[in-house]
Amino acid sequence: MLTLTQIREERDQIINALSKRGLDVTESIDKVITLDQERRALQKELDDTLAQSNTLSRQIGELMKAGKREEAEGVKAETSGLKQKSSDLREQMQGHENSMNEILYTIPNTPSELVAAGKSEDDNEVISTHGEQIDLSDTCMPHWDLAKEKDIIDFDLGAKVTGAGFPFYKGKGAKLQRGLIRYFLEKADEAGYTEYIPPHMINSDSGFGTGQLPDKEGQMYHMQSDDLYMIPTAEVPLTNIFRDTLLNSSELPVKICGYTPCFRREAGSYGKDVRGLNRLHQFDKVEIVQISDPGNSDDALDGMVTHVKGLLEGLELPYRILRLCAGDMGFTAAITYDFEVWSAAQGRWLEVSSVSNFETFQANRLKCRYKDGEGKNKLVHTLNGSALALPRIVASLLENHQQDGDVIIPKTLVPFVGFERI
RNA sequence: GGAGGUGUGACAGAGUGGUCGAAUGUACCGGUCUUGAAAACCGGCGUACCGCAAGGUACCGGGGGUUCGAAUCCCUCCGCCUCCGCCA
Repeated sequence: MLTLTQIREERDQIINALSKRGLDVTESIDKVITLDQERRALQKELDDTLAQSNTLSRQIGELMKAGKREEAEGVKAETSGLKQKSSDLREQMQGHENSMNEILYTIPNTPSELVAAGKSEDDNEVISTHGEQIDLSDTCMPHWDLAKEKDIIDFDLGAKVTGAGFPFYKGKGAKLQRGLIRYFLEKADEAGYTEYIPPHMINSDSGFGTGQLPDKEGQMYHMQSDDLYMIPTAEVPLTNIFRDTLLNSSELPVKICGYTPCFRREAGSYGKDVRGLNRLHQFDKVEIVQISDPGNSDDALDGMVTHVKGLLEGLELPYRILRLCAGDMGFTAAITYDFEVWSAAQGRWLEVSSVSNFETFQANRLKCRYKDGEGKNKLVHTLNGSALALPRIVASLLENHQQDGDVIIPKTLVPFVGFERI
């Protein structure tokens, strides 16, 4: 969330920046500013009250030591009013803080300068397009048909055992998954990302830290009896490693990665969007995460974009890069680049990666800071990106690399999967 | 899951209900000394909030309570350790 310092010092810029998301936060921001002012006044009063009672307590201690019991009792009487007063003030202050936070949780991150104003995906900017996007819808099979024919993914079996959106991968299908994961992890390793295998469930503090809670509670699977959530992305456990930490500037940038299955309820989705591998409740993904010095986070973001490009080029898939408009970005992002691959049979683009800089928005919630050159503690910038999400990659591989009824595995991938065609 | 123990600053480790934000040691930073380094010595060395500042307030795993006053007593939750049970 935005810091109070930002809100106090950059009121107009914030209101202006958020208007790009199509939001008018003037009222919220001003309410926060008022509450903050009142809170500070309350705190001053509370601190003074506590200071008084501390002084009196010290006096009582001295009097007791000196054996002047009766005088001590007299002073004790003076403190009774202070006690009530300070607990009242504390309560009021707490009330102000709660109201302030409630508002702050509803204010998304401010889009960075590069980000265009806009309301929906129609306003996203296409930055670049790579490879040939050929519409093969007449000549090649959609991935769900091909997967069935080749017997490598079983959607019906998944529906029987678990439910829709939980497919089984079998034989070469399973090997393809495993190979892709390895390919992505090895590439991340080469790029200097340290691999983690994180827990697949997280507690609510972690959900809050990266911004899934309270905003997107309904999107996560919740284990009620233990109050744990299935991770919707490895971003959550990986970034929360740095919750409540103070890093040395020499430790930055932190570059880590991890493969995990991801679980999403996707409530409300239907139709062609959920056909085949297009949208699943459980899918595999390799995620890359960076914790960066604020001065270097633009470069870090570029580095991540370049990394993802390399992955897609290795797979010989047609893709394009979008810079999301303000209104289409996630709640916590300041800037986001989406990668989409071409689905030749469906004749449409499928999102396979989202690379974002959150600047200090997550760091503020996470309380992740670093010591700068002058020894001051400042919030870090956090970034993450998919590198990559598997299902739509598989869909695109199956559709784009069809040849004489078979699927040709791209050269780069062959050593990882162990075969050349399906 | 049951029984017992334990949780203090970057780390190690004291701490009697009253001047403890916390001894001491190590690490770290600055200085003196040295041709340089080491050693030795001197000084500094937590975080957050309020305040122009002086200074004030809060924080000793989390939350709550007792008390004029809690790191210290009580309750509760969490983590860790030991033993038992169960188990891939």
